[in-house]
Amino acid sequence: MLRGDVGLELGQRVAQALRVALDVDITAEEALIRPSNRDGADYQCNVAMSLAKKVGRNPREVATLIVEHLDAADAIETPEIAGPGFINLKLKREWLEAQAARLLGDERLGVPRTEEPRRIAIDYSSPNVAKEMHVGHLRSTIIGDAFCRLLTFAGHEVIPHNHLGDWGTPFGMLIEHLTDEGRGADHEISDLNAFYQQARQKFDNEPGFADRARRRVVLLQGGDEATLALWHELVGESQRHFNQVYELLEIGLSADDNYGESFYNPYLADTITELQGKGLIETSDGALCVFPPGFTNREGDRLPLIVRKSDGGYGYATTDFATVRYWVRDRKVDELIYVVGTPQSQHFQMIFATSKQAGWLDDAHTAVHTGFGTILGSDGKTIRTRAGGTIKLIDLLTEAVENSYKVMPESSEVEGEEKDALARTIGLGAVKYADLSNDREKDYVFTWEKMLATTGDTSVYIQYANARILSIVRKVGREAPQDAPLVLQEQAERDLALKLLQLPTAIQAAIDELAPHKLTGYLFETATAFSTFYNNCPVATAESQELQDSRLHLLTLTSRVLTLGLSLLGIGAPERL
RNA sequence: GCCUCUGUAGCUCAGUGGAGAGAGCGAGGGACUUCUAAUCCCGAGGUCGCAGGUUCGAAUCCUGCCAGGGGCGCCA
Repeated sequence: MLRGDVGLELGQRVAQALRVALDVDITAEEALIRPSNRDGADYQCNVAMSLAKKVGRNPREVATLIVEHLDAADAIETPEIAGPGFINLKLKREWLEAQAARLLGDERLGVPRTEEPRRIAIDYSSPNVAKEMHVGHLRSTIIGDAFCRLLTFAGHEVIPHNHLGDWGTPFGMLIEHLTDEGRGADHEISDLNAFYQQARQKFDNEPGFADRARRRVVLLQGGDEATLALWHELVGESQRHFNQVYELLEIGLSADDNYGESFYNPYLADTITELQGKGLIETSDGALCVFPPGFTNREGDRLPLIVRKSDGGYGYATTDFATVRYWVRDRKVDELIYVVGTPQSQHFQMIFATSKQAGWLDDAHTAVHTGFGTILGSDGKTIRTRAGGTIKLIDLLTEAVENSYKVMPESSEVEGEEKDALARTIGLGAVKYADLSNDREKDYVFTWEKMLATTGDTSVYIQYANARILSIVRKVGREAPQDAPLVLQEQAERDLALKLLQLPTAIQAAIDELAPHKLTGYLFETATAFSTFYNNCPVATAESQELQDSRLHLLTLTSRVLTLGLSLLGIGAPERL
């Protein structure tokens, strides 16, 4: 028996039936097994209709042949053919019981490790030095973190890294401002946004400052020691701020994972030389450009990426090329994942297209831009720094924690110091869940209400289900013997067991599509199935020891599924609420 | 102008070419002496932006249109 999902198993059985009956070769996925919520069906098979034309038979005939040749009497009741050729599949109770029981002894709850482990670099979070992280940074940070956890669990080697905005023209301005304020004036950059705005103000208004700032950039890029020392002050102060956010969010990024723009600076000239050597660079209006194939502008002109500006400076495209080159060539990664907003979509397509021409990317070395939608203000427009609508990330997180104190009910079992840790787990979980449960690629409207929600389709609902499970187990005061059989008598028990067996599919979908919301949806459904079970199937007062054992097993499995699922999203699952 | 994404219940969103389109929130009705009510149960609520097309079958694929967001040469 394979590890993995029930649906996949059924697909293999159907594929085998087709091989025997019609000499047709299809994969388990192509058998089109789908979960069904119709009465009397757990799954449905839709392959008969799609296959009918290819084999020159009518769909019901194909369905009949499949059913006749299906070797699955151990697993399913006699299949029923319905409508144009749907095959309804209902799992046998005994088989379902056996499948679910197998999970008890399986650390990975049926989730297989990948057969093709890859070395994957993930670029996420990417805040800017000397700017406070705002709510817009939330998505990259927690989506990237979820990818790291999911891919690591799947068995890949994951290298997280943080592409800090820590270099370039703004730093001349910032360093010059720091000089004016006097070195060691740390308190001035403790409020990073204010410091940035002051510098900007001077740049725009104070005579001579802009020129000094430009000269300072040259000094910085030239490696002037005094300038670098000031730059390090800015980076250090910013790092303390980033760390504060990452620690609160339990994000596994530290200064060791910084591969910011400054890191790639020494590679830029070389990168351009290599592009030139491959004949990919043209001079246009005094700037060095590459023209990736297939990208045109208005009037059909080719679309450029500027790798060296007419003033000799480098742009971010150059850094992005150096990044691809570094990770693929020096760090030998198989795959690069960029967790950067969708507005950068075309930019990355162009970077990747040229990287293929340059030979940095190929079939064995891939790069993917996993874009995410913009967080919008209530006016439906991007939250922008200068619109005054920006919400500091640390404020959001602080408010989320405070909010969870407020909504803790009197029935909570938790008091004292444990309550503080709990408030963090709940509040920050709610923020992460609110974001991760949206389709990654779509924009969404930010509201405090939704971010802090603790009822309905939220992480708290799932955490609460888990806490209730563990509360029952504590109340019963014993564990079921490992070999005690599962008995799926009630509908609620059956539904719950079936859900538990679908964890591998949910995780696989989340990984294949790099779509964490596939997993949040599954976890919510599982928690819902548990809630129904909770209302219908008493455990502490179960009629017999045998029934209690079986239900204890179901509880344990459910708790393990919920805890694992949440952990892969970076959300905690407290033992009591 | 070109490219790109989006349009599904009052609101926020799921939805893998498959059978009366699903959740949550909100509004309505009901269930606490509890295995923790941060919960559950019941009902209401839809021309899936519009019009064609492909298909046995379309919210899903294709074309056009409408509306909105984003991107489009020296910021990153």
